[in-house]
Amino acid sequence: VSAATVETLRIGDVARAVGTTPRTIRYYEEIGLLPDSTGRPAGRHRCYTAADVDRLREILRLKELLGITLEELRTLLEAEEARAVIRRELPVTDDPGERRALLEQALVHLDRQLALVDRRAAELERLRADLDDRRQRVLARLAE
Amino acid sequence: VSAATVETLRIGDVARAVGTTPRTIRYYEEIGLLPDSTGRPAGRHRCYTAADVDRLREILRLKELLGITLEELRTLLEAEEARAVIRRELPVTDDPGERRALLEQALVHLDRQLALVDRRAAELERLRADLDDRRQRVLARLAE
DNA sequence: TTGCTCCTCACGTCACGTGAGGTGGC
DNA sequence: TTGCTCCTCACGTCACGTGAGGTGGC
Repeated sequence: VSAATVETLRIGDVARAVGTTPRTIRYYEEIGLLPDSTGRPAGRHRCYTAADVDRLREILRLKELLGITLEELRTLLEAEEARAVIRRELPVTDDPGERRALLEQALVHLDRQLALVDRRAAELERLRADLDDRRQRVLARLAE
Repeated sequence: VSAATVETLRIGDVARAVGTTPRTIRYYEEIGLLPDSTGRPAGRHRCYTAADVDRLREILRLKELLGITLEELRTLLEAEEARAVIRRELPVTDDPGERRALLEQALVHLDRQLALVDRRAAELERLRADLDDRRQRVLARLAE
């Protein structure tokens, strides 16, 4: 193992790291939510990088907390993918107009995700308030 | 329609009121999550009360926002069911010891639900913070 | 009577879970 | 070489969606 070897992970390592199963990762690849690991011969092991782990963790977090379908998630992630492209292209782009356009697009995508998070948070708060309300009433009756 | 007639709703009315489908309501009845509408002859229409609507709305809210399986939800709802029993029995119970026991049980159930809500809310907040953080960075680069 | 909603099968779908049988890499 | 994890089908499951064909109630 030379020092130049890229640190590569196997599917089980990735699954454990993000708290899911190999089957889920393969399924996401199958439906095109995750890239195909291009260049992998059929039957050979998939391999992943630390960046892949981060990306998958993000995907699962959005899915879990927003409760959306994988199809809706795909739409949201095209944005995510676009932001990855932006990060790759920004350093090599000197045209200030183009830089600005890329960054503003990134802002739009982030704001879309934040809007969904805000709605969820508001619904959760209402639920918490209702439960707290009932709790107070039970406490009041206990105090009698 | 006499004034004494109990206001009764059909499955489509209930579905529309809570934002779901008749199929979902039938499925929940099928797996025992909702009571069987005992006494309904096969083939006859199901009918519901305003209380049924409230209960279903609560069920769907917990499922949606907590992202749990119907099996886990059933466990949580046995508590809910127990609380319904408590509300029915409390008025007819004079024994102060029994009253206290029933109310304390209600508290335990509410606290269990609140704990789940709190965990979810914390996770959502972390997600929001991460997204906000990225947003700030994009804004900073735009300001250059 | 005409519409509309309801009923009960029953098969389809989404997002995976779970073996079955076989190959790959430390 | 021995284990372990990986691979690819492929069928099972959970939580419903979606007709198919028929009956019920304002």
